[in-house]
Amino acid sequence: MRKRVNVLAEQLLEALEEQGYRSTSPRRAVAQTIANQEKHFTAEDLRRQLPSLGRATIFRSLKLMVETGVLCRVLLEDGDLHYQLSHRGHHHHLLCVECGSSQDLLGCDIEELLQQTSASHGFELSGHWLEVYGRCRSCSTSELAAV
Amino acid sequence: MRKRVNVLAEQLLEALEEQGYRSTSPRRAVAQTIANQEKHFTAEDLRRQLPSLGRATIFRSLKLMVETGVLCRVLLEDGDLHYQLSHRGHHHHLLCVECGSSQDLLGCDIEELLQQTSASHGFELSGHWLEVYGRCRSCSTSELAAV
DNA sequence: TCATAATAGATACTTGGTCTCATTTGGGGC
DNA sequence: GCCCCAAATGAGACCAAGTATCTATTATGA
Repeated sequence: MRKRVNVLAEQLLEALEEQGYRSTSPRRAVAQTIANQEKHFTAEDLRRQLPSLGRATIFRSLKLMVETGVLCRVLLEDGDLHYQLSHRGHHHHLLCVECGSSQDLLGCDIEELLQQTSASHGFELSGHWLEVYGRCRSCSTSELAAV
Repeated sequence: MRKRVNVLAEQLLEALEEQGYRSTSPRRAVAQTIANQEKHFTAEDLRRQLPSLGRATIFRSLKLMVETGVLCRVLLEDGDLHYQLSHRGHHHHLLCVECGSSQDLLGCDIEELLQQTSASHGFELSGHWLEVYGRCRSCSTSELAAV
């Protein structure tokens, strides 16, 4: 696992370097820490885990990673926005409201449906934002076990 | 139009009263102002239009109205959350990125689609959040005219 | 190895929102 | 119509998330 995390951290940095951003030690620290997160997180979470880094640096790194596409923002049910690793490109999340884990929503043909519905409202569609909330397999089975 | 707005403001207040909340003069002012908005707005917008009200009061009223369901929150493309009148119940918005107008998305059978897709991921669906962005009919036709 | 553009860190500021607490007020009971 | 008191208000401190500004540091490529 340790290894996996390091590989991941390296990928984050590489993505930045590909865009011409330097690989600095604060950025390495941020990348490493992000790679360690088990669920979506806030800038504040990182800051607690990286007390020696400047606050602005953390925000700047996050912003950069979001722009680069290696990080994405997820909308929680209450309207809070958190960060999370992104597997690039447009996609949606299944967010577990219990453990906070998230999986990417695959094979969801929502685009076409939206396209049609928008058109019927005289609306020229340009984008959308979708988050799906519920309970992941392991949370719902463990609930059954507990009852 | 003036009349329409007043009726609307009254409906907002009535919804609060139904829940046992008092009809106070600050709340009347907030309801009136909200009824006047032409598009989604922020707490700050209200505050500018109601400089005599306490900031906390405005936030409290907004919160109450969201809880009561007469107001809902819309997520803008950049992640900003604004407020807007709600036609109660779960629904989605078609948000015009140009003029900021919004229409409710009708006849969108997304629930079923999500239900199926979630299940295939072992996910027990409990809710979702969807916003659709694009350009409304009048914005896209006026663009054509301008070209 | 050195110059310099990019980056970092400190810190002030902004925005959206909550908390506390002392004061005011709406509205039900008499 | 007046009284009471819970509910609501307003002021202001506080908080979280993020941006802006400025000076000091550092990564890289010539």
